[in-house]
Amino acid sequence: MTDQHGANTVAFSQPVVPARRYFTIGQLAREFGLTLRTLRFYEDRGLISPAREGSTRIYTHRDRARLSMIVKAKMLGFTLSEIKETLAEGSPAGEPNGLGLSPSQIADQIAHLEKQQSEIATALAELNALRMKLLKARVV
Amino acid sequence: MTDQHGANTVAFSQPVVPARRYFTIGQLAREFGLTLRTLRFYEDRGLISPAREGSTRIYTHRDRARLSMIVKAKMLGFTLSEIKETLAEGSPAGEPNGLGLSPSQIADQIAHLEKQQSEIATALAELNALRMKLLKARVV
DNA sequence: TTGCTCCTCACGTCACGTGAGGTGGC
DNA sequence: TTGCTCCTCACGTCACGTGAGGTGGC
Repeated sequence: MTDQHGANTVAFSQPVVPARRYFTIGQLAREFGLTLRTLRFYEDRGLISPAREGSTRIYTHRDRARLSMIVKAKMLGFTLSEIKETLAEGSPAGEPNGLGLSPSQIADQIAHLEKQQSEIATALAELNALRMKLLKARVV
Repeated sequence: MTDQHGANTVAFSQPVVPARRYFTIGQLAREFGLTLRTLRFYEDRGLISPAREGSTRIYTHRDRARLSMIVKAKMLGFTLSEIKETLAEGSPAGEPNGLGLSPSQIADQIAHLEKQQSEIATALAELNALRMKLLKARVV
């Protein structure tokens, strides 16, 4: 993960370029653990709109920040259309508040996930009971 | 849930027909809380193959039993293709053992559901934290 | 004639996966 | 020439939802 070249040899050699002005699709895909197809799909769905250099996509730091919020919202279980709406309304100037989620959206999502959670818990209980039964049958 | 007609008036009137020899797609759909589309879809996927009377589907008690197993397996989180394979191998003569699940299938499914469970738990924890933050911000 | 149940296409949804076929620069 | 990254279609997957248009019997 560290620079393959000597770290201190060329300090201050390129102060013109802060860190990295733009990102390619491959760079962002690697960073966020997504596929190129996923990045292109999000663009098709209107979630990100990177600039173009010819036909090649060019992502800015703003695009990267947007993508970061998309990934976080996905981990919270929101759908892409919900995320799109949330990004459209909230964070007009980039709120420091994680995402631009409203209290009702959060409450709805909690209820939704809790329902899933209980369904999974029921299934797990039955599967464990079934496993026990098979183990006993095997022994006897 | 009880018979709308007098229960004792016509006892033994039709001993030839046990209860109901066949079922229509609508009857099974209502009984299992599925749509007609779902029943037809399962047939298209090769999970059930009801007989036909003209173009109308006719389900036997065996079809109904199969459907019951499909519904149970779905509740346990198995996919339709997994269910299809399980039904193809196991229960050749209708085992009393719930479904024809092998110990490894059960173990895999438990692992799968536990992974989902932990992802949901993580998401719920973050959402609750976020909700708390918003509530405090509202008060202050 | 209206109402109910049943039928067959067949496109839409969700979030991508997976080739196919082609380009540009080291 | 090979290898890597990037691109645009476009069909496939999963489990159905949702009309459209038509039939049969009370």
